[in-house]
Amino acid sequence: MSTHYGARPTMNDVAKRAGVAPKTVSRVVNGEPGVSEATLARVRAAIAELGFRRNDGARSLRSGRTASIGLLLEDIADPFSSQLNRAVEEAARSRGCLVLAGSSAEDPVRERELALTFCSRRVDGLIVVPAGDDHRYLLPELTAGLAAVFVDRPARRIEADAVLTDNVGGAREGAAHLIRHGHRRIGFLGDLPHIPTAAERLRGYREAMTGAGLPVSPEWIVMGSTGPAEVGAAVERLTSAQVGVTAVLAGNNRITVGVLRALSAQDRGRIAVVGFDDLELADLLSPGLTVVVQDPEALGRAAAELLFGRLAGDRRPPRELRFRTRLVARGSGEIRPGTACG
Amino acid sequence: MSTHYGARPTMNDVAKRAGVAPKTVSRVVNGEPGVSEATLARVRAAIAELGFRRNDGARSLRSGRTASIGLLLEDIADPFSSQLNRAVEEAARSRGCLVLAGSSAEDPVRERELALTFCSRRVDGLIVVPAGDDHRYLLPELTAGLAAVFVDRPARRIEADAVLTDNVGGAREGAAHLIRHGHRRIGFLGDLPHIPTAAERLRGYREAMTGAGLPVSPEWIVMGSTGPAEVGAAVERLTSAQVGVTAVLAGNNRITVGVLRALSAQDRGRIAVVGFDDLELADLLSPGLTVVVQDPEALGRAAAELLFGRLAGDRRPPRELRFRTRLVARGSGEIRPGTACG
DNA sequence: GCTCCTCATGACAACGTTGACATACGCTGT
DNA sequence: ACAGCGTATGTCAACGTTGTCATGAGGAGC
Repeated sequence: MSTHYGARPTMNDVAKRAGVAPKTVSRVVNGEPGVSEATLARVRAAIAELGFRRNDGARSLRSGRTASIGLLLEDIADPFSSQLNRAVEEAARSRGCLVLAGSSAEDPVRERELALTFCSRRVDGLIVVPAGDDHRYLLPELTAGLAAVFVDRPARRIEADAVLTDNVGGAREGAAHLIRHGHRRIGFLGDLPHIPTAAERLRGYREAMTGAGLPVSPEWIVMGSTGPAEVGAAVERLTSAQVGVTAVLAGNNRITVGVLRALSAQDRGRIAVVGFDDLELADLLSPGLTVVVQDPEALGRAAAELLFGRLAGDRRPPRELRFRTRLVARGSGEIRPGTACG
Repeated sequence: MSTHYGARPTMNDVAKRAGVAPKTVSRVVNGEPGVSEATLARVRAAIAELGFRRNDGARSLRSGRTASIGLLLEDIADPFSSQLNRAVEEAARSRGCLVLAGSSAEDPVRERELALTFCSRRVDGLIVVPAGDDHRYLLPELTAGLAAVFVDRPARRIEADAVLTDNVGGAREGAAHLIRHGHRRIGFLGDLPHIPTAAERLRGYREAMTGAGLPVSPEWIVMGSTGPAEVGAAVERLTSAQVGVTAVLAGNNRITVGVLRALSAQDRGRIAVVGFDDLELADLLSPGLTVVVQDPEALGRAAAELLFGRLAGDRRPPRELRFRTRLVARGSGEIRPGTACG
């Protein structure tokens, strides 16, 4: 194998061993034509004997392409993020490209750090689920040729491609579903209001209500932290006799789980629920959980397509793709106000 | 900003602009001491004006360290993998290290390709949830100084650190729980038998049965594909009057979901279930799902600790860490045979 | 006024690879 | 026999950074 611990053989070592020039080794390693069978065999043998492996760092220093893209997520472990991640990975893989993924943890500072770290690694492109509200820090990189696509939320203060979910429409549909089933006092539980998707979903909820000629009490709306304790307290208040909502639209995954936990702790079954984002097992609950689903894989695929298009030379003006949501009715949204239910 | 499209400024450009040598720019960029206040300011200004960003590829070519590790998972989007991923990411982040993650999709060929791709990128270390059963392809890399830690399943045919779950003990405990609640005819549904974890869990099940003096009929054991259709069919058979198991131990996450779906489609509630791996919402089902949980975050953290220890120079012989499981009783495992239940 | 030392800075080469270009060989056609 | 060509191979420099060593200016100590 190699000479001694920690010493990796280089093309030079292989070249000496095979009695050829380094350039010839390069040709063999990269499958370039114009190498005779005999030389090919000798070089291959030398490569195997030494355990040589091309140093891609040096390669991309010379060639200017790293064949890697950066993926900036909210939280890698979150189902939305990880499904997106997989779709992007798959698209990248089919193009011989590697994905560097990282979590911003919803922290703009961390988002920026991570994005710039990726830039230092000279990723060819960046796919970002943004946490911050100012992406001008990317301007020098974009000028230098970086391609960037934003997902789930648009870029702020710069122009860039974006792949989004129709949050307004989705929330409108979710609320409309509850209204259709006889509810007039519907609560909305959303994420922090400065998050664009949260604001859009709130808007969809309002549109559905006013569109149906229903009033909206400020008491019915709680925007804030999505921790279990906070959501539990909010549910408690919304369903109290004082406020008295008969249905709840939950603005995202974590909130939905919080709502279900809180309701199951009390006399669940009287309150109708529609959640935003699907949950594994949602169909096995009783009643099944009615949800408005987005399609993270489609978002990821689309973002990757867009990005690789840019990398292939697409110079058209930035585009904004918007994906529709789908309502999946499973029972929890069909509970009628005042109906008792097992 | 930069001169023209696609041209990234280098340390040389910054140096010229600031009227210093490249090495001085390097010192500034890396926060090395021995630069006067005046020069520091001039260099910083030049960096800002040009939008300079250090090229980490060139840096690691020179220094020999990439400050990145590779993480090879079964499927990035799977909860087990993505939780592991996050724990590893966190550990890496705190050490200024980046994570390259990829999915093998349980395919040994793909595992090998991806692992070797990571090696070409000269990752400092590798954390692998192995799919294949021969890891000798890593030998040249290990000789050359690569650090590797295996997770969930041990390395095969090479000696390497491993961080594992006590699968035998976990399955034993799960089965014992069912036995304790009066079951004598207990089915086991597991993954493909050549997967080490699947085999270990089967062994745990057998140990619990024989330990309790109970016979095990081959009909009660189904090892195979974890697709919903296959699992559904298996459940159908196990619970038929012919075979007549009164309880099922599900060998992993996907199987548990399949089992629950199949049971809810028939007269659910009569069959007791214990699952391996937790599921979000498991506590909201009725009855709540009793599970044997592993701790993917702990595995990830431990693997990262071990790896960074190696990178820091730990030369002790390979270690094998084994993590205990925990039984979380929520109701589905407490159903007694022959008991009707709402 | 001299040595000696510190501190700021610079010169240079090397990391491993590849693109551009050069060379050497054998062959074809006349 | 010689121009002309194609094929196999080699030479060289450059990608952007940093480790090693050298240099020069200024200050302290005698």
